[in-house]
Amino acid sequence: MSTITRPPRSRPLYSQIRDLLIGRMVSGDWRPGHMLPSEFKIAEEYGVSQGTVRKAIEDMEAEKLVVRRQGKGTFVIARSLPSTHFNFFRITADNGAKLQLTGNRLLFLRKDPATPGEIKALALKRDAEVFRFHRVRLFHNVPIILEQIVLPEAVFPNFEDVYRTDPQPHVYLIFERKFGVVVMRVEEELRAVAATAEEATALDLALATPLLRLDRVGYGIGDRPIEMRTLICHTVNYHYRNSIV
Amino acid sequence: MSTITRPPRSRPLYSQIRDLLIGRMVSGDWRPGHMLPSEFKIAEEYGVSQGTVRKAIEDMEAEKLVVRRQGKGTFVIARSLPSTHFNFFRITADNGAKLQLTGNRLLFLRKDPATPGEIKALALKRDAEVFRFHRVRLFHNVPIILEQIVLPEAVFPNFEDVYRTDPQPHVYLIFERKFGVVVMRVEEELRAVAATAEEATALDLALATPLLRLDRVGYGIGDRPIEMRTLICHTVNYHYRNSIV
DNA sequence: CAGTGGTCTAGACCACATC
DNA sequence: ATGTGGTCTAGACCACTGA
Repeated sequence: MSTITRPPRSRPLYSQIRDLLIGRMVSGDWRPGHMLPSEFKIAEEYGVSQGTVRKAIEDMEAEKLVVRRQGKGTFVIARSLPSTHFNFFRITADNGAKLQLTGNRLLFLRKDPATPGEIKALALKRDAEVFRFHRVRLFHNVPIILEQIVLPEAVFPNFEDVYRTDPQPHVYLIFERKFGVVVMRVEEELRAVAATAEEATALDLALATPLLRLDRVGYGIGDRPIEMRTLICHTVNYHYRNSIV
Repeated sequence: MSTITRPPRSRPLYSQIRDLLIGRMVSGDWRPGHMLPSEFKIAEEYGVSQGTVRKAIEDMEAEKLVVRRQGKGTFVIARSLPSTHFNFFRITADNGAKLQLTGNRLLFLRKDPATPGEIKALALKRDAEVFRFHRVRLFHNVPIILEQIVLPEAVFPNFEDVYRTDPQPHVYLIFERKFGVVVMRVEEELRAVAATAEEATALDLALATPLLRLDRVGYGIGDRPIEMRTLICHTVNYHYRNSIV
């Protein structure tokens, strides 16, 4: 009755369908924003019932791999769109005012050999190279965040030229538009630190000012590590907000 | 065909069933850990099909209001059990070692009038009272966290006696076991601050040491605010970890 | 063994978006 | 009018749990 390989007892059908659909997203067959075939089309294609496909897609929706819209269709996630754009950005003003990025100073951008820590965290080859750049982010004309980003050349070939051509302040937009890479999940570590000389200079503060240090690793579809970044934040009028369910 | 009020066009049946089931949890009819009737029983009771009840319960499972176990049944969430116990506790050792709470010094515990800020954040009446207590938490015999907790008397009547009788270090266990209150969600704000005299003394540190300050408001079922707490953390060998999807 | 949730199917009809 | 996802039903069978 089904064209899916179904040995006597195997994983649920809907789970196998899910994996097949994800495969077509990972392979680049379906890029961010692409509309999937209808439930009935997919059901016919794989020889299962529409309800089974629905269950597979519901799971993918719960994983935020797709979004469904009644009357329109099911679409591969594009996370850098307005609605989800600030999902990964947790710095907010204490007074609740809308954050306005008024400046974005690039301190440097170069290609470097990866450090041992980067090779480990990003699962790189021993002689891998990375793009490394530091930026100072100003909100309402005040420098608030020193941002240090590390990107594997293997994932973002030619990133330096792409960035210098169009220095988009939101790099996740560049990831999606220029490289078809979607950040699905980030792991972060937060600490309070005393400002070093370099940090104090970049943020125009006194040495040893308490700063919030945020170390992030970002992962793409299939849990592939994609990015490391460190944020050094001045949290006198701003804070990091988090919601745990 | 259905005993649910169903005007020409209303909210989906499964959503109404969901609300009715939640109502029985909020009212205390079904307490944490209680086993729900089977899908067929509920379906019969409300005059809908089993698939509709399944959809309602699947939604509640996604909201983490219940857990389902094949062959056993569906149970009202008890979040303070080992599996979910550390869901709301995000402080971890840098070296990944298992955290060992080796001390828990109660600095004070008293009943107080609520401050205006507390009245607002906890949605209290103007003359409401709160229990207020400070504790120092030691990991591996080193004071790491100064914890300041505020609980509304209206939600936790007689909390002081309960706590002094059995000073459980994990207050969320007390919430569930003694008051039938479950923390469903917390909202947190994180900042880097310089140690005040009081904080430096409590944590045995130099004045102005950079510390991680965490302000939390906890919410129960139905988004009722339940708890405010502030953590002042020494993050030299520890950090706050977060995962964003 | 009986009772629970988990999978899968088939089909009817509704609501929304677009042309 | 057509095509999409959303709701609801009915029924068969599987897998796990515990007495």
